[in-house]
Amino acid sequence: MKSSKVLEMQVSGVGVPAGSQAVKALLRLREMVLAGELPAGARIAELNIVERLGVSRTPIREALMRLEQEGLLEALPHGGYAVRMFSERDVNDAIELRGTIEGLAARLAAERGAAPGVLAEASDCLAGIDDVLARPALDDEAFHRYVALNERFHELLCEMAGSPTIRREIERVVRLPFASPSGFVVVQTNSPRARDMLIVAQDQHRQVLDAIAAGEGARAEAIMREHSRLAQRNLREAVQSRTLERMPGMRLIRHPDDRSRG
Amino acid sequence: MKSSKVLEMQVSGVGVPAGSQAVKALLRLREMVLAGELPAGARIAELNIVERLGVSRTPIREALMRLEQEGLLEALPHGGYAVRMFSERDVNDAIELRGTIEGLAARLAAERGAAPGVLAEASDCLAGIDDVLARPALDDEAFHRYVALNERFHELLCEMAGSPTIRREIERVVRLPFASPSGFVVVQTNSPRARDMLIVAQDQHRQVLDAIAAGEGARAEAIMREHSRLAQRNLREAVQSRTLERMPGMRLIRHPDDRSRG
DNA sequence: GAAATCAGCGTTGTATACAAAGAGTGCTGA
DNA sequence: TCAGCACTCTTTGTATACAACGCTGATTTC
Repeated sequence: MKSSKVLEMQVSGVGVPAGSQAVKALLRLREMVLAGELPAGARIAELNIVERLGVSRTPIREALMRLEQEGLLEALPHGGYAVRMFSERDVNDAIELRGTIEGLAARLAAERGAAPGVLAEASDCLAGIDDVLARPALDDEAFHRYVALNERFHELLCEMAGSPTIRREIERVVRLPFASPSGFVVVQTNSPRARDMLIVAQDQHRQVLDAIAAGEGARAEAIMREHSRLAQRNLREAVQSRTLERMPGMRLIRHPDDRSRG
Repeated sequence: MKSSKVLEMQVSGVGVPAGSQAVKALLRLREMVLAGELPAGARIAELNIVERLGVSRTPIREALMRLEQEGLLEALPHGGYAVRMFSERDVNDAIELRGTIEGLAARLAAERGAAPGVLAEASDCLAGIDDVLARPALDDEAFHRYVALNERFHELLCEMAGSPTIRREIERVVRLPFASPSGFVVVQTNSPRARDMLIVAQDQHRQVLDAIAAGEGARAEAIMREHSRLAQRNLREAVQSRTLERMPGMRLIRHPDDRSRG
């Protein structure tokens, strides 16, 4: 119980409302899992978490359940949860799934017509990304900005479909950090081809927006699918070069050579 | 607390293990929501459920959370849950989403190759459906059999993709009763065109299996998408003819003419 | 008369005590 | 020495008491 006060301070530190204990627990636990603080594949003891977070079991159990729904944890046969591990293929499939649903959203947006306001904001997003990419050097701040704009653009895309159901499901899929639209851009910050990849991605952004505006559903869908394959390529590269360790959540991906942690 | 014993008997009645209180509560609550026992759109009071189910608040809160994740309930801004209501468009989108993900599964199955055992079982399924459809009259028992075989076939389809991620997500989407593969076949039992619809559906089943076996990914995907549009057509018809009332969960669909229950 | 505030109540959120189930360990008997 | 059983300890599941918050309604003040 020694560190409970400290952790409380960390969580409710600045800015974030951090509402209930359950939300605190959810955020902190997710963070811990993604940071690899909890050994991947190992069972999670509730009392252990109680000690670490200084919150009682009730909200912790709630958080554990939510993380299981998110797919970060798996429920064990006789109660309890364990940190889930992902094969490269799992991650690949998750990205493929995201691309497919985003493709659906883009097609629906094109077929049904998107709200002008959302289209305009998406356009602004792309202009912002252009700004970032126009800089000669892509420092950390530029990447951070890129990630934010990129995620916003993808959000706007699924908003364009005007379907809460689809929006909801995309949000689910994206919650797995490596399936998120900018899951792997960070990896290759210092790679010489990094900027080129982003240029290609940005071109796809432009084309899909164009397709949606023109009502070209099939084209919009195809572009979003292909767009997600950029992430798949980055994934493969990242796994091979073992640059995963730096990213949040990447310790959950089992490297093919690893024999341990199975 | 007067009826707790009775309900306990009902739930753990025959056959079902019904494991924990939480599982009981989940099953009973889902049933209640789908049956329309809880007024659609209304807030759910935990203590009310405690009285009805004879289970304490803890497992009930757990069940409520799970149902919210399933999409049957919505979380209210200041705590608590309400029974969610669906527009015809919501349902339509949910079916479209299912078709899309099933299409993805079928494509992956075709591209990666499906396990022979699963293919064989799927084939058996189709033979079983043929048997059902060969009967001149489609009575209730035949429909029940059709539904079971149909659901099994769809399960096998997403198993063929060999991707736990995709399997998981399909199971999610399908949990909304009207988005399930056989969500609307029941509706039209007595319609003269009922059997014809099933014939068409069965042909699509055959073709998609053929496509998968032949490694024709694009074809398999297209068929599954079109397959889901049968359900969309049935949905439209059912909403128009107001035959929804009989099906579980259909009271959650807001009829366009209804001004109440908003 | 209207609006605002305060009090009471009902509801959800949290902590904790208790129950039950599993796993591990040590003891006993063959 | 090994197998089996029982016991204990750990861990999760459940119930319940308590706290905090929002809402409603009534009363008071302007």
